[in-house]
Amino acid sequence: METVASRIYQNIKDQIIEGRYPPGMRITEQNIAAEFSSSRTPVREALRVLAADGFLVFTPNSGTVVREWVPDQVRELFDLRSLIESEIAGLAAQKISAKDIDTLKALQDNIELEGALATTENANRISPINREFHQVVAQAGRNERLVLMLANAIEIPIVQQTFRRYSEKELRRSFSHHRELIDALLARDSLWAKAVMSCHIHSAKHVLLGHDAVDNR
Amino acid sequence: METVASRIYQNIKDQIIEGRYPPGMRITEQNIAAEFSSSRTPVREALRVLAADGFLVFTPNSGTVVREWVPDQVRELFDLRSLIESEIAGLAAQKISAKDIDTLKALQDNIELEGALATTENANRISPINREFHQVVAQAGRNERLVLMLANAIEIPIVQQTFRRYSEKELRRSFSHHRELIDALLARDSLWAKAVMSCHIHSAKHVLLGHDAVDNR
DNA sequence: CCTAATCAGATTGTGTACAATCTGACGAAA
DNA sequence: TTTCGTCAGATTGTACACAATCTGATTAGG
Repeated sequence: METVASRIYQNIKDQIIEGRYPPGMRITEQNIAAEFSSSRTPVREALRVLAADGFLVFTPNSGTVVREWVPDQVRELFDLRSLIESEIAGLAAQKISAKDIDTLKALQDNIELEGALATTENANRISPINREFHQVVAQAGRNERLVLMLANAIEIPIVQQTFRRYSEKELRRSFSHHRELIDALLARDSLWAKAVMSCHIHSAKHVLLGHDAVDNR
Repeated sequence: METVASRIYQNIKDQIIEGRYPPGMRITEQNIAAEFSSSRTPVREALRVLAADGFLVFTPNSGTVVREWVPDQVRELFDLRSLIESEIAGLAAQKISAKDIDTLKALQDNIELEGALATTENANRISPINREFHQVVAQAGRNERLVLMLANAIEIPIVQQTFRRYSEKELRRSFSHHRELIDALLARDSLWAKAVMSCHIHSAKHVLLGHDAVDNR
């Protein structure tokens, strides 16, 4: 069954991930309650959980705002994501089925079909397919906790909108990573798969932060 | 300032970490509310956040119970912990101050003083010092997100009570790991520090799960 | 012009009431 | 005996009311 609180939770989460509730935006309980024709009680519960998830920042007696990201935090996030998603790729290389590999090939065919050129429109079409690609790899690793952790690290606007920032060259590099990952999985080579995934994530990090901002002291 | 909800949150969390609320125990809102002489409202908020943190399992319309751990989940948890805490140790080797290294030495002196023999009493005295030892290493890595992630992975009873299960031999091995880690940090050798920490965690995993139960397919 | 005190409105914190739902026991029917 | 339906009690879900606190603007004083 579905409670009002859980519907509100999911809705606000989606709004944040898709960027319609921008970072820094103030969330007031009454506004949300009015939007859902509910009382403030379920809204509060949803907001607390979203704050625990890291989507919102909550200050007692003051209120709730959508979380903002400073460059240092983005860097930390991508380094963590690289650590986790590389590990997952390594596991996937040992465990993935032939069927899943075929799925990955098909998804990547699709991505390249939609993304011949690096336009914003194409980026919006690619994004969900790309997300699915990474999801298939994650599931193939068969480690629930890593998958959860990863979800935590990628369900934020800046990650989901990575493609919008890609230049032609960066887009083609991303495609090349996906193809190489598929080959590594086919070869059942954990270390190769890990390395490719690591490249893939760090490369994305640099696109988002710009070359100067990234400094792995 | 401190809200009632936040006090309840912290209290229940502590009860769970210290094992006084055992896995599987049912948590009813009214009982907690009565215990704190509050209404159910702040209790509910605390419970939702604790569920989001993974301490409780919440089922709509049914209720809340303290999370239980099956061996497979413990294995996944320790593998994740190894991944994260090794990374942290590697960072710490690059960034730790001489003062922090001295602190680690002092803490380890204390641990070995209190833990000459592997008795339950000694284990209870060692546990908090050991926790502080790992905390100092974590802080030295200067990566907030990794520290948060790690906290998430070790704030559960089974991890906190590791020492109670150590035999004499295992206890001495744990001490030896700590000493070796200090040397690796002193030598500013990231790879060495990572490797030592990895040993330390995996070794603990085997103590908790028993040799037969661990199978890293 | 700047700083600090003040105050009204807005917003959050908590208590209480009642509706919705679940749980477990009991009893009837196969 | 087993299975199913029923029902009372317990528990959770939500609405609403009021208290506590904060925010921002306004004003008094320097």
